[in-house]
Amino acid sequence: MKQIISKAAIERLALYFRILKSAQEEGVEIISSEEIGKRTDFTPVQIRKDLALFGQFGMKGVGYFTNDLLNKIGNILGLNNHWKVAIIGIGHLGGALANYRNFANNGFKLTALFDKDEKVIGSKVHDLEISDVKDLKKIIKEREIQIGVITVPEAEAQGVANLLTDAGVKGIWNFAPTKLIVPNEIHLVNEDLAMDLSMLSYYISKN
Amino acid sequence: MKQIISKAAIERLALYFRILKSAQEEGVEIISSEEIGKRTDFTPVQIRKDLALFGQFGMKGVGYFTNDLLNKIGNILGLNNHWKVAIIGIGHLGGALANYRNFANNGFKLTALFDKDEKVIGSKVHDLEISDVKDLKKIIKEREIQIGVITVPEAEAQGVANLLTDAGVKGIWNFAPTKLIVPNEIHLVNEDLAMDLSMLSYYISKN
DNA sequence: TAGATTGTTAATCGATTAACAATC
DNA sequence: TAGATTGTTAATCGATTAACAATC
Repeated sequence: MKQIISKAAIERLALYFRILKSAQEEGVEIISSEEIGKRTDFTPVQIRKDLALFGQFGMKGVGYFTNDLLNKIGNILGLNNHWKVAIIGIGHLGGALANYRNFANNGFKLTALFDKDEKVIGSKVHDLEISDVKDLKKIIKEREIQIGVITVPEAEAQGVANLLTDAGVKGIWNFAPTKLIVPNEIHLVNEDLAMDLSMLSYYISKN
Repeated sequence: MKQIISKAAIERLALYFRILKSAQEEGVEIISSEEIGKRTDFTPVQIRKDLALFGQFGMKGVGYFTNDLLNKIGNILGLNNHWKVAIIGIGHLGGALANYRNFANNGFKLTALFDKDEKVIGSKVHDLEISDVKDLKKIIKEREIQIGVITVPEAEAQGVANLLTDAGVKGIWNFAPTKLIVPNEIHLVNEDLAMDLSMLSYYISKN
């Protein structure tokens, strides 16, 4: 599609996806924008508008078929693509993410782990061995990994981003609190914990 | 202040804060909106507009004094308040956050850890003992903790949110992928990893 | 058919950008 | 003074909301 879709709309879509999944598990076969609204705290109009950006998925006078809409949104978000993921930096946070069950739940397959510390290289997290970051390019290519997760210290993050770029990943999920510079064709999402905590601090301070 | 400030503006403020801190460390004494813009990828006008929401912090023809602006933004964001923080759920993610050095760096003091698993209760993370979640209310009150971090499984998150509410915290930082219901006076920030990963998936899928 | 609910066009609202006066 | 840069008012742009026609 040519039209530019706002980041906010995509975020909402990801939330619709989540609640549709739980609705599906509850056995809800047909769902209205009103009901999606109740479960997500968005207005029904906003939901219909968001969906309309990508096509007509509902039935007038009826609502949306849960299975169908879930599948359509999954396709839009690319969650049916089984992306292969590598984590670089198996410290506390990287290790926690390696154990994160929601990767698999949402169509992501953890396929490689990297560290530079000889003490951890060779050990395993759930049957997946931690490799030497020196072999990053080779392994990323061999295993056709498309997403790199950066959980190394701030000072090393740009270097790892460069390695990942060189290895040909399509996207980077960055947990280091720093602005990474990557080529335009590589998509970067920053998970900025310090920023979100600052926001909480702001809201608490106000009253 | 009475005016409602957009969430986006506060997020940018948190980023200005970060780059001002590194500018300060580099010994930059005076900084222009142009330079802040280069370091954050926002336009100079936007930066001046954001700052203008809270007052006049600069000097015409000169720029901003780094120390002064850093301090002012810190005050706005409440980062000079030394918030006391508790983490509930010391699994992989909670444990990683307990080791997260940026808490201290940004004016947050980790003051209590809770879990319900007897196997971990009593053990320590950096001199801080893990307490039984049964004692949550008592300890939160005793230690005057204002922020609770929820890193328990999804199914238990609402229960913990209720406990925290009852104990009188002012803010909740939620890592469970679920919509929590809390009273209006309690500020909630969701750290939605699955959502952000979905966004990355969307951007990769597009090309 | 009547009721319900989607999808879309038009109106409103809010945020960003442009222009520029103020002033160091 | 001339050059630089802030702070603010006005213009533009984009996103949300309201209204309603379409139709199951």
